[in-house]
Amino acid sequence: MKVRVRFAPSPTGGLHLGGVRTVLFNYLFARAHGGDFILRIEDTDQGRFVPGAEQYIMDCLTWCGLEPDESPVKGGPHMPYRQSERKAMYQQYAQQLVAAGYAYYAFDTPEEIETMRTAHRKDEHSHAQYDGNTRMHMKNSLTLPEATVQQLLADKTPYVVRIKVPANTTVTLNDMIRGEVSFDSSLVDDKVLLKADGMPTYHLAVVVDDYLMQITHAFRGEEWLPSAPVHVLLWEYLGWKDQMPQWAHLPLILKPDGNGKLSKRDGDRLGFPVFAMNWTDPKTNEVTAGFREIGFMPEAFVNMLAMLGWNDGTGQEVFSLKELTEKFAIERIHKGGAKFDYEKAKWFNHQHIQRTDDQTLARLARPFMEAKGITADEALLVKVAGLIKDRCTLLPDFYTQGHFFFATPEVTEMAAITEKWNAQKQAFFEGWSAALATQANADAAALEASFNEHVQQHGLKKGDVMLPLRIMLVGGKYGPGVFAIAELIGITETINRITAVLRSI
RNA sequence: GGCGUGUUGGUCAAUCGGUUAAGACGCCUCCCUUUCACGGAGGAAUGACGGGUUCGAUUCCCGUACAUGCUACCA
Repeated sequence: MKVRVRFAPSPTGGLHLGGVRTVLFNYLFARAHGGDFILRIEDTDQGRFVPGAEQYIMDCLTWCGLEPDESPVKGGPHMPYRQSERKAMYQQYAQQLVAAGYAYYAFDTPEEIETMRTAHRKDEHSHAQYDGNTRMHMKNSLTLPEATVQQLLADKTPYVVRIKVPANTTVTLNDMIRGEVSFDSSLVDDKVLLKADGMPTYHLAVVVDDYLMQITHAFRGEEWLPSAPVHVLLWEYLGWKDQMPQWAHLPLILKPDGNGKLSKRDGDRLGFPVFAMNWTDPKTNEVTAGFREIGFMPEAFVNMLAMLGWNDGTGQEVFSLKELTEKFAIERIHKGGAKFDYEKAKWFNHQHIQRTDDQTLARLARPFMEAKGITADEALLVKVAGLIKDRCTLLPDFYTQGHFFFATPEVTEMAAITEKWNAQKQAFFEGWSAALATQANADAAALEASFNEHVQQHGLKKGDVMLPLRIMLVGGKYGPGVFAIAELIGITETINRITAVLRSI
């Protein structure tokens, strides 16, 4: 049977790190087994629907290089891929469950349910939930006479359909990551399957769609494990038990300090992105930072996520997406959650930058240069990228480490020159820059030779004037070799920068 | 509270009963570098606790502790 997996996000906002990792594991598993990766939009909660979120999610997948084989826009053999457009199917199966006695209508108002809960919470050992212990005291088709139920239905009284979870049985599932996990059904509540607005809840929708779309392996976050018995029961009640996908509940990505799931708030608080790409809340216009915009390469981002909960056992940490698809093995996924480490994340990006050719780097860096007002010549940008890549961790570093190749820098460390300035140095720079004007050979070695010669003529030591020269050309105490810089900006610009600084001393 | 899941250095982690318990990030020291980095060489730092099983437990089992997830007509 062909492997089919799916990522099923709800379009409610930014795409979280953990979500991307779930996508990644789905994708890798599909590729490793020659299977299909499906994107399904779980937009069953009309109250939480956010316009633009669906497109945003797809853009994130595109950026990461994790394109689905079937999706709402791409289509596929199981259209539609948006649950809101599949409403009728869920209703049909909900009716089937009711008819078979596996589910029932419930007419309780939210207030009535709340009353039941508060009443039961007082009792130490109560479950305080709508379940086998309480359902017979509520307003539903199990407790009401058939005629009353029919009347209520005919009167269009709002109702939900709930699963009737059996008492005293053990529901077991075999998780690919955790092995056998079992639950006492008496402790599982009668989850709502169909809401009053006619939409299914996740519980019904995930089972129906996984069945209809012939999903063979279902990856999701560990937070879903407690509701897994409901899903297993549904597969059984719908008569599809032998086609139930294999479950894999992924460990959580935790916040760096303390414990708990990593949230958008943690990113804001600690100063790093949590979403794959910038997300703008359409209501408030508030922008939440994304890894793309802060300057991560997609491959580094994906690599970093893969290593959060998985490794190949060899100690190798840097992988291309292609290598990951070749080496990924679900057996090596961890059970425990991993704390997110932003420093390590940046290290991954640095590693990928070093492994990327200069042309590609120039292409990646360009938007960040342009955002700072620098329109760089392509050939020069490629050379600069190669020259400074080892001191770049994030893509914007190509600007901070290389802007002076493209525009005369502001001298921010003038003090480093003036502190030890004297007439001798003044004479040296005046003399050397004048000599440069007639120098034909502009390569770094020739420039340095000329420099050395003049240093001697003026009775100086090279070390006396190297730093001043750097400040003149770069503006600060950083950057690659000074003569390499002089070569790339050219003799004329070198002279100009020296002259400008001499004038301001 | 109940139920589920988890627990090797500060963090990511290897180990599939026998090791001086890898490696990486970060941190510290030194080297290289007439700047800043890269790079190189070192260093500090780990099996939550208590019982078993075993000739031998980080590894298997059971408790305890701690952490975390869930307990919505949200996913």
